Amino acid sequence: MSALDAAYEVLLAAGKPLHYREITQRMLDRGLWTSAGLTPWDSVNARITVDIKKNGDRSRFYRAAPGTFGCREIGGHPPSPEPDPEPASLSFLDAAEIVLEEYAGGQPMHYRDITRKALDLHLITTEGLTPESTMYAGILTEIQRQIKRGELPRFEKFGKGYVGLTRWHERGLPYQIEAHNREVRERLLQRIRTMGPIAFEELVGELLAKIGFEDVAVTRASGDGGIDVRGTLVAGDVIQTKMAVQVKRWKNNVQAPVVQQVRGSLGAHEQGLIITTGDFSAGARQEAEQPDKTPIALMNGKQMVSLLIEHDIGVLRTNYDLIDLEEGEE
DNA sequence: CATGAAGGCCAATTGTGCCG
DNA sequence: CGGCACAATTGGCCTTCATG
Repeated sequence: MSALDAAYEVLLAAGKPLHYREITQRMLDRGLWTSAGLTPWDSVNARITVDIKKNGDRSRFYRAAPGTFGCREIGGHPPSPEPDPEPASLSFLDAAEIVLEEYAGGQPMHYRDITRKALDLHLITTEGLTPESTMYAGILTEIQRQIKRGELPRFEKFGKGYVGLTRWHERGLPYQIEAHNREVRERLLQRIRTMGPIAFEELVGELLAKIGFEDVAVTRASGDGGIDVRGTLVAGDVIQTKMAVQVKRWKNNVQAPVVQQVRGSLGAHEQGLIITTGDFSAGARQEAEQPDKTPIALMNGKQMVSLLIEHDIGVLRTNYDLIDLEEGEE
């Protein structure tokens, strides 16, 4: 029984409006509904609120007072009061993980077999007509999402509907992909450090544009207190901040004096940003955070590589979402 | 077998009003 | 004010199902 049906039944039986916490309590007491959530009353409140908002006068419910809901009697006969106490049910994906762990013996299983096993073991309950499809769609969706996020998925697709766990083979493909991507990050950083000044400038310009800079103006070489780029950082079309960017293609740490120098070169109402291919010394970080002075934003080589990859600059995404170096750069 | 839209559900976030 | 409790809304994930 859905939460709404259960709530409706409780209200019919009560014959008067009740607060949603009271409704929830009665629903649970009578076993009309169970919740896996931590705050079931919030769920009930949300369900009824949304229903009223969506259906207006046609809703079975109405708001009698803030947080208090009543029901309209429709058709006279109350819904059948058959409580159906259900065992706690795992999510399909958690169930699949358990089945694979316990019963697959390290071999990929077909999703239909996984689903049947999960149902047999009562790990999951469903009212749907095609639990197998649900299971497989869920698994594939999760794999994709994790890959997109650059995380290691739980499940591995073997094709033809067969699915396994990635943890079965810690040296397997996904781990190799991880290692590969890590290595590419290294190499991308290397390439940035060694590429020609012009190519580097373009790369930084592209990156700044992608993360929200507008009106990017590259300051001609030197003589400007070291400021390389001036631009406007736009957030949500509303907030605009003038930024002065100093780029240091250094292998060694950027030291505190550089931070001071940049701060000294800022125009009125300008914020400062220092980008380096290396990193910052502790002193530099401290100087950048000085509470009584204009804060200076710092981006080190690692962060820069992450942003480049995130925005697909200088890298190619292969069909398997391998991150690889772009050819012909430099 | 694979994909995507639609809708349900939950928890987190945001809004509101009250009280000291 | 600002801290608190409660209410309302939102965002993200899950499930289902129709369709390539």
